[in-house]
Amino acid sequence: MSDIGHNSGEPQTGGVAADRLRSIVERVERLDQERKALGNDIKDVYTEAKSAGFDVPVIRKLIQIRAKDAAEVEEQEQILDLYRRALGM
Amino acid sequence: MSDIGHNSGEPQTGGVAADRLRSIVERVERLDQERKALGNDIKDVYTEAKSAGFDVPVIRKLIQIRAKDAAEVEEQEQILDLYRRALGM
Amino acid sequence: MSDIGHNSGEPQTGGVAADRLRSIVERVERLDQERKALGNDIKDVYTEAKSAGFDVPVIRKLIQIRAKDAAEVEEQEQILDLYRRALGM
Amino acid sequence: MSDIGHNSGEPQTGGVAADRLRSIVERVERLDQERKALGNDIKDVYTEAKSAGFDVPVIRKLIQIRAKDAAEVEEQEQILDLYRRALGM
DNA sequence: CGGCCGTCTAAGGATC
DNA sequence: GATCCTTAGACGGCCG
Repeated sequence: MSDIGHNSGEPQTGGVAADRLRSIVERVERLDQERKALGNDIKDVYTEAKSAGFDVPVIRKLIQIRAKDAAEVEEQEQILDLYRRALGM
Repeated sequence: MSDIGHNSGEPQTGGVAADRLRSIVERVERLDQERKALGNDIKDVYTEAKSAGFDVPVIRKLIQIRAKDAAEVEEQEQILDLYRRALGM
Repeated sequence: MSDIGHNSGEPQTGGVAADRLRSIVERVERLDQERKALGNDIKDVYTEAKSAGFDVPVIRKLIQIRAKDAAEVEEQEQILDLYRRALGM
Repeated sequence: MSDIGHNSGEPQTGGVAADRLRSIVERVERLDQERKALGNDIKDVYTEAKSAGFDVPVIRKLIQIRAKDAAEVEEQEQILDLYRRALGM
């Protein structure tokens, strides 16, 4: 038998599992809307940059490099932390 | 001569174009952080869904289909418009 | 050390890796030429269609829709398969 | 009245215009299939290149540069031809 | 870690 | 003929 979710004894229609599913779907859709909105905001900033005469792909590359650098700094700190714990500090 | 942005007469370092560029980069990075945070929130919801015994890929597909249906209504209207123009209406 | 391809011990110039690279580039360029030629052939057909009095954008849309319909049949089968697996069938 | 193609006096169904349209659609679809097949072939070559340890985006860039150079050579020859005709040669 | 999805770039078409 | 825009292909990130 294939029930929805874990509540094996619950009715499949109008039950708590259905409510739970609805909640999940709605929350994801809501979050995804906000996420898309931020994507549009970013696009707007790039449009503004282009209007100001900047080279947008170059700026994208620049931000990408900055993000990578930040990630590597993070990685270095994690390694440092590993060493510190290895040394009991 | 390769200047930054439109301000051809401005100094390349410390000028207004550099400030403008800095503003653009910082705004994009800020928005992108928020965007990534929302991505994590969505991931959390799916993790919760999985814990509740739901089939996550199926839920993803469900949400995808709901979004696509909305998009196709738009598309149909565009096609209808194309045909109307082809027929001189 | 930055070598070409996997052949860490090979000389960088005149080695087998260079030959391999040359082969790849030439094959891609050859295939791309044929691809561009087909694009021109398609363009010719549309030119003929226009000469015959047909509405080319509408024909393009028609072909696009036919392709999309075929793709959606595939997609539906994939979704069905997903659901079947989700239900353990 | 909106007829298909130029043959204003022909019947709209089963007429020569419908046959002509069908011919056009089928030829375009056929050519497009071959075009897509070549795209897949190219993709296969790149997959092979990747397996051999090459950096695929770099190879793409390389081919792009070569294509541009070829185009410029072509352009130079056209200009040369223009000059030759201008000089009656 | 290999494939898949969404996003970004770039090529091609429609429009003026 | 040039420009803008839309769409197909390539790249990066995410899931399985």
